[in-house]
Amino acid sequence: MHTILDTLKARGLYEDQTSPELDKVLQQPTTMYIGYDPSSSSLQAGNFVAIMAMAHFQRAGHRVIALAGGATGLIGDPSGKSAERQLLTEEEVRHNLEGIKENLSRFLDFNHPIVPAKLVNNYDWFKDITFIGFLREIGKHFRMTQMLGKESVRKRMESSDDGMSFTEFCYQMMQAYDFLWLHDHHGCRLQLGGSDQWGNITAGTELIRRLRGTETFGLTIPLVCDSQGRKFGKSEGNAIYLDPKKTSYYDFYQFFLRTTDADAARYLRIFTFLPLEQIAQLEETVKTAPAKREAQRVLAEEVTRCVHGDTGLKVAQRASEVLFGGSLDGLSLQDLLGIFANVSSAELPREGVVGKPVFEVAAEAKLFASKGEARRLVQQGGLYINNLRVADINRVVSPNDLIEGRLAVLRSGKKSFHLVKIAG
RNA sequence: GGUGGGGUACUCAAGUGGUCAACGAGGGCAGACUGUAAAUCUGCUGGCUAACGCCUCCGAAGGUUCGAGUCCUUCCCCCACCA
Repeated sequence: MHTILDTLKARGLYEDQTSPELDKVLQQPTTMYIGYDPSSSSLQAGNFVAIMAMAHFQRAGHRVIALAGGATGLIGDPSGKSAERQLLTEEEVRHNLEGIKENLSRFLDFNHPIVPAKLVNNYDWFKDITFIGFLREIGKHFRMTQMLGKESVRKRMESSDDGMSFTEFCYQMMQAYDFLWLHDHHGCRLQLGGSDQWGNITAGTELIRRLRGTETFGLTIPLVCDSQGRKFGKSEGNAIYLDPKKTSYYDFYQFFLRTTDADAARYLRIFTFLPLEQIAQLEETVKTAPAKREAQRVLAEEVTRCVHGDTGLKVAQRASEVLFGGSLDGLSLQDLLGIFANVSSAELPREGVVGKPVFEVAAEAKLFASKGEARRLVQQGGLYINNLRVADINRVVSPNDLIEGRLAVLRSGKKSFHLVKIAG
């Protein structure tokens, strides 16, 4: 019988499972959960894989629970980290949870008539636990050899010039307890996670087996990398966020549009709900007409629409057309402001712009960390004002450069845009 | 608590008295070529400067010296072994 696992496998959303029994279990509606780390106020493209997997589960009629790690976020998961993590304050975590809630609501149906998604915060059940209580009831069931054997622990111990604090070492117990709690209170039988979560997940299934005698399952999804083997979800050194305040519609759309040929079809399977047949066709076009970049276009369109809705997509597409169309002539201030609605911008007083060298204005507008950096870029021919290259280091901003006297569009390199607005 | 090893720029990593703003690699940024792709090639990658140059910098604070990343003292942190 066809189960959700087949879907995940076919789409590249499957890495491993704890037991073959899971296939049978998933023939019935099952409750599963996945945890999110509140170390940032917005989920990133990297979390996207897990979100998609979860959405597929809900679509297949399973009950899904998103667990926000309000408590575990205060401790820090060592998995996949080479160095001790910076601890977040309680306020930071609380603030970040709000953002994550917002992100998730775009993918999961919290109002589904039969299987509404749930969002829980593990702080709710950890906050009243005492140290002694936890050690007696939970800690007792953990064996040192197993805990030390976890890859996340071993790696850090072996790298021998770093080590690991007791706090992080305890993380696996907390995640195991989460699973136990959800098992007891929500009948949760499956935990999904990235492949780096394997150790934490099995800690949970072990704990539940010992304490409750029931079998629960773990399922991992692959860590998605680009064809270069780099971790997916970074653009120009910055993470791609789902929150439009952190990553603009335009940048978000562009990130996917710039996908390399080798990754396009794979990403379509992972990040969209398009039927596999259609993706196969698109994959064909990558080979037959690569210059059209149709697969990339569809990918960017689908993902942007899913995350930012039709309006976000429109803004991103319009901006892309204009910005890669060459001249900005004939565009009104209104047009530009609309297009660049959430492209980074800076407001400067008129006297700080007109008559000043362009590179200085760019630095002043915080486009660069320092004047030297801005200067360097000009010397290398990488700075543009209103899509015209700044050829001379002494090139100043003239009144004519200001669109309707109010706005200049600066660009570094091919694709990074910034606005300078005249204040007042 | 004891003994030994270690803390250098975004990361890894050279350097053990001047020639060190600090070798090298990776990453990042920019340019050329292209299809807003990949690969390749080139340049840049502490701050200020058109430039000469000036200033700040090698865990922290002191000290020795004409001169310290490099030597000494104290302190902080990490690792390993022992207790």
